[in-house]
Amino acid sequence: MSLPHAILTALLEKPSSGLELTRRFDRSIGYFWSSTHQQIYRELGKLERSGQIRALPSAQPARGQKKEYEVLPAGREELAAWIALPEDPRPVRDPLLLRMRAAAVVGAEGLGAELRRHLALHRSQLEEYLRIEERDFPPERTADEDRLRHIVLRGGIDMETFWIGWLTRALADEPVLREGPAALDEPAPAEG
Amino acid sequence: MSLPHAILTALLEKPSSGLELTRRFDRSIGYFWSSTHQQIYRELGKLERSGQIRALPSAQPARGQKKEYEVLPAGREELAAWIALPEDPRPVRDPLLLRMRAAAVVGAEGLGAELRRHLALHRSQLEEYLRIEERDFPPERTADEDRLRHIVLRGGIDMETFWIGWLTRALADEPVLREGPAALDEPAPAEG
DNA sequence: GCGCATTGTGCAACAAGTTGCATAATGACG
DNA sequence: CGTCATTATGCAACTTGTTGCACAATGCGC
Repeated sequence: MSLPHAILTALLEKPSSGLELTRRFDRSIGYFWSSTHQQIYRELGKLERSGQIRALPSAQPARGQKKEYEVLPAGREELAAWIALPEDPRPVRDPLLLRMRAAAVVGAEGLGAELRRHLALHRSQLEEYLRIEERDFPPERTADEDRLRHIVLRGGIDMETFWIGWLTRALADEPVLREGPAALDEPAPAEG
Repeated sequence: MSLPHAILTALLEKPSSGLELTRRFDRSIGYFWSSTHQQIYRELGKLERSGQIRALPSAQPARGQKKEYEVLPAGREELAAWIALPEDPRPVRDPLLLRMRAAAVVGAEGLGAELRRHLALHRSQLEEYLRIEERDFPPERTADEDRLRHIVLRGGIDMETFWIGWLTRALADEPVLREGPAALDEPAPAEG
């Protein structure tokens, strides 16, 4: 699985404590492999026990005390090997597409509002990616790692662009999705 | 979660046994919510116990004996309610993007071959979707459910198109990904 | 020095998904 | 009739991911 490799990557970029990792998983790395602090702590324990990372000597092992980790050679080798490993794209599991499919049999009541909500979310995520691109990848610099990281970011950009395009098209093409904006609390027209 | 709703949708489209569902989850529904027979049998049990589906009377409850299920009113209501429920897009967890990010720190050895392999897989999936589109959605017919199902299929088409575009661009733009095709068994140049 | 928010680590229980295997009926082959 | 492939259902154990909470240190206001 990928979580240990996500952690190794993050630690190679910069040795960190569990909480620092958690925060970085809420931005950067986490855009492509999200995780909670729970999983991260658990996985850090496993990686330490298997000799792929170690706590920096400076850090005491007391509870509530910061503990920084760094990657050991074994961890780096594991990560490098994993990169070349054949692994098929995971089968899609998307609740929104599924809901639309369900709407085809039981009616699309309320689905249009959800689509518009998702559209807004994807637009704002796209904006964030574009801000990051502007900040971190100005046209000139082209070190190898920078280019690879830029391509990853473009993956995010392209993905959001795909969703925005699909949602927009769906809303434009499909009359049954064009209901009012979720009509909170409004009493049912006939039985009030 | 979505598996029970995926099953309800499938059963509304057509009452089925566990194995039939499993097979349909390998095509159609499964393109957007994949699942194994294990999960499906387990979930069928739960749905039956909670009164959302029932076994058709004709089917005996013996092991190794086919058992067909149909959706009860409670199940249909549950499904209709779920459609309107606000649920954010799930955070992305994509191993390929992660691997590319890892490659930025430990080297892209073997990654190019993986990208090309994925590119081929996405191309073939796209072809399949286009075949289905041609077969099931000729330009004329426009019943409501048909249009919704068509939009879902277009979701798949657009998603594959996004991947193909991103992979193609990555391979074109990034020299370090342009290695030979995986160079199996070839001894290391300097230390043979 | 005491209360309190913040930072930080972690356990426990649960939910969802995967893997491997067991078991039963059924029909075809010889 | 016996064996064997196929269809079909299902248990058990495991891995991965989530949720809720407990507990320890640290620094700040008073």
